[in-house]
Amino acid sequence: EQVNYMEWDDKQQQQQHGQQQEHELEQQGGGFGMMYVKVMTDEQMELLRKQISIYATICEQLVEMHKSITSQQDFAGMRLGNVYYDPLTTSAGHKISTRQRWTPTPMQLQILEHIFDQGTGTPSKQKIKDITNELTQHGPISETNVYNWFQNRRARSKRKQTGVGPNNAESEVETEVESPKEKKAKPENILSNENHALGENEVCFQSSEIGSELHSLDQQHE
Amino acid sequence: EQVNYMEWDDKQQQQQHGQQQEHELEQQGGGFGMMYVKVMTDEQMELLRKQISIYATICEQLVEMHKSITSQQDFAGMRLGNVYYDPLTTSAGHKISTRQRWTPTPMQLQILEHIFDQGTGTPSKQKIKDITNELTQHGPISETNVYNWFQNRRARSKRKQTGVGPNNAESEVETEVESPKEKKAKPENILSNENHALGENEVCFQSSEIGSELHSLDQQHE
DNA sequence: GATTTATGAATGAAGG
DNA sequence: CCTTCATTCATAAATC
Repeated sequence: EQVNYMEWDDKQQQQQHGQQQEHELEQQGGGFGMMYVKVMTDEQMELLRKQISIYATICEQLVEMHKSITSQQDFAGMRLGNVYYDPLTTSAGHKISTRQRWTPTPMQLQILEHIFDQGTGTPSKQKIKDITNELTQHGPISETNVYNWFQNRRARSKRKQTGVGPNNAESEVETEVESPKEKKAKPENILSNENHALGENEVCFQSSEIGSELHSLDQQHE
Repeated sequence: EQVNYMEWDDKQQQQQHGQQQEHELEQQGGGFGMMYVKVMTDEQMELLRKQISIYATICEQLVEMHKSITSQQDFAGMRLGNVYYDPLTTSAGHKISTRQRWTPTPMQLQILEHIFDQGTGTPSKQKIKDITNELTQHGPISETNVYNWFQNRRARSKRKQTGVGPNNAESEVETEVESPKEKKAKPENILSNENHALGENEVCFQSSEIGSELHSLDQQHE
């Protein structure tokens, strides 16, 4: 026999012969008892099985999603990670992609640079407000933008001096043994990622099935 | 070819033998094939990610535990992916670290957010210890990390309302853009938005339910 | 139009 | 607690 275990094949998982007894851990995991010891009640098993089954479904969805994304570039224009706008206007090709991140206008940049050069290393809050207010005349901008700009400007300015030396290849590339074309083309391994989770990949999907699945599961939980 | 799917991070993968389970999600192409190219708000995306991460974590935990009990059961396709103890820095010797600063795992984040939302403003020392202890089960973490996280979380949360927060300027454009900064306001039930994605289904396992479920599983494990 | 670079933004940690 | 710094991520812009 065997203990209850998850069958990852979510279609035919009813193969196991696990008994329905409630022998809660007679022995803890330590002993590697590879026999009839259950670590979970059947109830738990069932729940978890469903959860995982659902997860599998989600994974599949993600895979589908990914395929679609990678095959259709235009879709990528939707800015998966930062969608702030309408769903319409997609269709053919171009969407009035809203600027999802601020980009200083030449004028703004010039002014910012100028202020930066003044040596005013620390733009106070009030200062930021003023600057922002002024720059607003030259385009959309927020205080945060200004704040970030100075932060970044300074940090990078500083790094330039130290990090990049004349003959100092400080590059943090230790994986130099790579095919020139192989690069780091964003390993779209959506389903496996850094933190033993799905990571931060931007993936969107939609499925009422999953929704309801989860929902029912949730209820069952009580 | 097989679809991508979760790769179980594990340190003791060497003992995997046969018993490959590559067939997980292969089939099942059925009714889920269609993916609706969605439109979700940032908040929804963020939540979705978390949700999925939670599933991933659950699965991982399950596998972990299960393997402790039955050493015969190893899930194929395992590859290390844990970022925390990274083994590189071999050849060249450049660039040793890959991660110098703590990054909360999805599970940790979820828990932290949950605690944060409890309104318990300032976690006391003891509270921090407890939290840290709990979170340790989900990845490397220290009390300082927890402390800092709460500090930052609060500061950030507060800054949204006042000064240097985003949209403080009187942007005359884009009025239909909701502030993307409002991210982690409340992990609870954000996905249930009738207009989008998962519909009105309550898809959130966010809270303690799964958490405690996992936790108890862990305890059994030990 | 696929890659690479520059840079806006997010966030963990440190200082005060 | 509040401010600042450092590092990292994502992506608009630039480049080939």
